[in-house]
Amino acid sequence: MSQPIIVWFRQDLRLDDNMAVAACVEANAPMIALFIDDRQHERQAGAVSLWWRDQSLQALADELQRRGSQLILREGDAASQLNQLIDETNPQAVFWNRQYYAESIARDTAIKADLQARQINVESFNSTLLFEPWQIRSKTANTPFKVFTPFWKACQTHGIDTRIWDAPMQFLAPSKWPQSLALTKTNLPEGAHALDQWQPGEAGARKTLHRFLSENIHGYADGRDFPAKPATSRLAPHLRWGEISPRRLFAETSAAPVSDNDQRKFFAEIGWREFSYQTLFHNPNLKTTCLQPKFEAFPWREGAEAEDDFEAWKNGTTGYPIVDAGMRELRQTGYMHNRVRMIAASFLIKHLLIDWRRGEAWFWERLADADPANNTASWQWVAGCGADAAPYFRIFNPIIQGQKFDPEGHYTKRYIPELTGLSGKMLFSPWLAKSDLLENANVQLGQSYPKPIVEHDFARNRALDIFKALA
DNA sequence: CTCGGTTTTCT
DNA sequence: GAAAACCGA
Repeated sequence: MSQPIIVWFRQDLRLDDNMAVAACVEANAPMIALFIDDRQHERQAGAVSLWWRDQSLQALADELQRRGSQLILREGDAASQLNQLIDETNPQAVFWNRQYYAESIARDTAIKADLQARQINVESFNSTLLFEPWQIRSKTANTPFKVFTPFWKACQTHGIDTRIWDAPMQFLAPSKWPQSLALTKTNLPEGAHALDQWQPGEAGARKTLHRFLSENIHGYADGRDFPAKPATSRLAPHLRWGEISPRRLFAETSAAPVSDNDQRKFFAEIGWREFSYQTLFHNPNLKTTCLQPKFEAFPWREGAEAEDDFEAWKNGTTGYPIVDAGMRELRQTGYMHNRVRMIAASFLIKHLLIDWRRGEAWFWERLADADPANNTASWQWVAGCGADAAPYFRIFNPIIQGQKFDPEGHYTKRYIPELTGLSGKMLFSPWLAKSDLLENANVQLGQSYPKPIVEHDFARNRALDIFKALA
């Protein structure tokens, strides 16, 4: 029997359309599937994302077992763990799929050099993105794009590969299996009690895609903005851990009976993911440093009052129902509807003038789909300091946004049941409602539901002044 | 004058 | 994206 190949899984927790796995199968070698919980060289995933990862690893382990194989789990510094496994199994090669943030790149580069020096064949692949982050460049300046639309156009001109590689139903096993740690289960953080709606893992990801393509994608272009509608793909957490490939999303969506408009909009969202990854790749400090340097001088609010506001934001007690509904959805479900993410993020940054990095950190902790590229790039986008960012005068009005995108109030009331009795536009500005209306609705402002922590008009003008002074 | 919708302006 | 400015009925 030939020597085994170690396939090192990281954020590609799937078998189908996994290029590292494909290379191992093509080499006709026994596969040793390895996952290392390396907490030193990657941004440690947040609490909810870790819960997801553990479920996903379990699903991967089960699937491997069904196919005559196993998942080997190790913990600690990746280089030393890999070396140890190499000593134990004498592999002919080590394969993995590339990651794109600085810590991982540095780690992987060092490992690659070390193994090559020891005559061990090492290969890395792209199984995460449609294009490598260095691949798409502007024709004229030969630089990475800083604006989404021309970037995405260039991607499409380049041509998107939609060939899918399907994994075999049986894998070759090594003559002797190395030891593996037991899979652990991360406990959910407090309040996150409604995550049973999800099915982490490759099978769950495929189910989610198929449900989306057979039902919810119809009307996606407009429907995706309405949080009460089941009109979004809900694929983000599956993509985060690589349970499904973007190539597959493209291939299957192209083959589905979907209107051009809906398809274009959905593909553009995948495009934003590509854009975020290339932005992160070219700006390794994206999490800590504003892409536009002048924002580093921003006078973010600090001190006791700002801390109270930050707590109210996290708890969903700002007194703005659409913001609070989103923040409560996040805490309870590990998810927040995209439109509401923008409203809630804008509120923290522009109404409360609290540093976007603190919002980014909270989303990172609580989102099941918290992604090192998407989360960071999107927060910079809302703050106005990112790539192709929202202009500073684009300040969401949380009252109008609620009225416009949750007109029936179904979404808002799902997470703020204490406002169930309010109907119509008043739901989004209960402090403006007549007292008998509030009484009938059984709402005691300041008790059953908070008064707004900041007045919209005041906050808007304050933000405009500061952002203008910065520019 | 006033109500509604549309256009412009805001880096 | 929102508010102010504008405009026709």
